[in-house]
Amino acid sequence: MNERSFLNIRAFNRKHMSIISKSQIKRSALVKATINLVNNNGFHAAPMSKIAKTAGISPGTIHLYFENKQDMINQVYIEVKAAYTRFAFKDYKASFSVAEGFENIWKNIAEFKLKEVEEAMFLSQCDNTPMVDEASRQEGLKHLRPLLDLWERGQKEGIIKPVSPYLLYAFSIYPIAFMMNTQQQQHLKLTPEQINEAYNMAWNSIKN
Amino acid sequence: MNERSFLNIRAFNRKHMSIISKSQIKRSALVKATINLVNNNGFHAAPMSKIAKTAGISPGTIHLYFENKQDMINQVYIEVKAAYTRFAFKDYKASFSVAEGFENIWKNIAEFKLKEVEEAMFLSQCDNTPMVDEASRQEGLKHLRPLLDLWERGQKEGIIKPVSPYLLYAFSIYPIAFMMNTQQQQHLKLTPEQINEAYNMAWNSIKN
DNA sequence: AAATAATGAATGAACGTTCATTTTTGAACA
DNA sequence: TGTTCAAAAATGAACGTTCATTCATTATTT
Repeated sequence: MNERSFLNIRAFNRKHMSIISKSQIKRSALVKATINLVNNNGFHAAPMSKIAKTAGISPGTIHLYFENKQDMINQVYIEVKAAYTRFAFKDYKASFSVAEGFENIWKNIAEFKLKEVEEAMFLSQCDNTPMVDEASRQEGLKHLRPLLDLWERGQKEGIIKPVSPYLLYAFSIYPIAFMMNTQQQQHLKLTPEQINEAYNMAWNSIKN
Repeated sequence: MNERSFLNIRAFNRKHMSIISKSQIKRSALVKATINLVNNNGFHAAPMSKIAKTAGISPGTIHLYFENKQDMINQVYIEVKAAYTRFAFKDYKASFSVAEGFENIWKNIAEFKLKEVEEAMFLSQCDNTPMVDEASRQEGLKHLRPLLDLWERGQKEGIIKPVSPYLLYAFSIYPIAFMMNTQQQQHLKLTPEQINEAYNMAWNSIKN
């Protein structure tokens, strides 16, 4: 075991103890503070001292939860990405038709990106900069499988355009991030009608 | 005049002298180095000293061209954004039909994003972080007018979906940035056929 | 009272910026 | 063409600040 083994024990406890420990509270306060400060000032202007202060924690304490700043960013990224994909596939059933399944997933993602703005903005920043390392980026990508499988099925059924999944993602899912950005910068809130219009645009771009 | 007036004189010379001055060479070396280092390491890991070294220039010299690091980033952003929009509208004529005009602009933007990868990646990073200040962001947005006008015309003609221009942008232009990202990360090059498929997806999402 | 968690002042490295000094430039003159 | 010299440009060591990280000490929990 390496010098981080005690952290793993803590992680073990977090997973298998049903009580919410104090350390869990502090950790999630740190995660929240990190997301908040990185969103508002960028990674380069989110010093550990400020993150600690925002979380109501001493600077030194951060290093009980994370090895260093880079490790913290990586872990936060992976956690938020996991929450994002979990949300994306909630209520999803493999028995859905391709069209049903896609609408379900798309609207979940839209709901996440337009409502959990803090998390979504953080992800957008991480995905467009060298902030997080390649390994964490790969890790974050894992949980998207069900969507890729759905598209593959759709292509076999002749419902979905026979193009690279990257293109499908680029034209149907990725635009939601832009919608979130403008909604945030323009201080407006998209109406359900607008979201439905957006969904139709997404579907029109990938349907055969 | 403020303490930067001598810079303005330099800027005047740059604009009105046909010779390429040495200072112009150094400035553009700085701009190139900035783009390169920010792309590879992010803003927070692109120190002035490294930028200077990459540009073959002494650290102190940077401040003859830019007030400070923030000013440098802002200026580089505005310049690259201007180059981007200039490229986007090359060969564009107001006499084009809406469909012709859109295809022209879309393919220009795709060409820029997929070939001038360094510049495009830099823009993508700036557009998704608080790296550049709000004023510079607004400045960079100015030159997109012709596309918005085209869409408005298309909507009057009933060719383009009657939705917010932000949605039109999100689903037709923004995806190109994702295409660039994956092309870069996957070390592959999109074929002309794939680009055409992508264009069709863009058009399908915004056409009525 | 032993074990665990948290503290925060201290440390050293790294950064952006400054400015006294050196180098380069180019117009004027021989 | 070659020389001079004041102005302009460039240099890079030095400065003050900020940052991530450490660890001896204190507080809390069990």
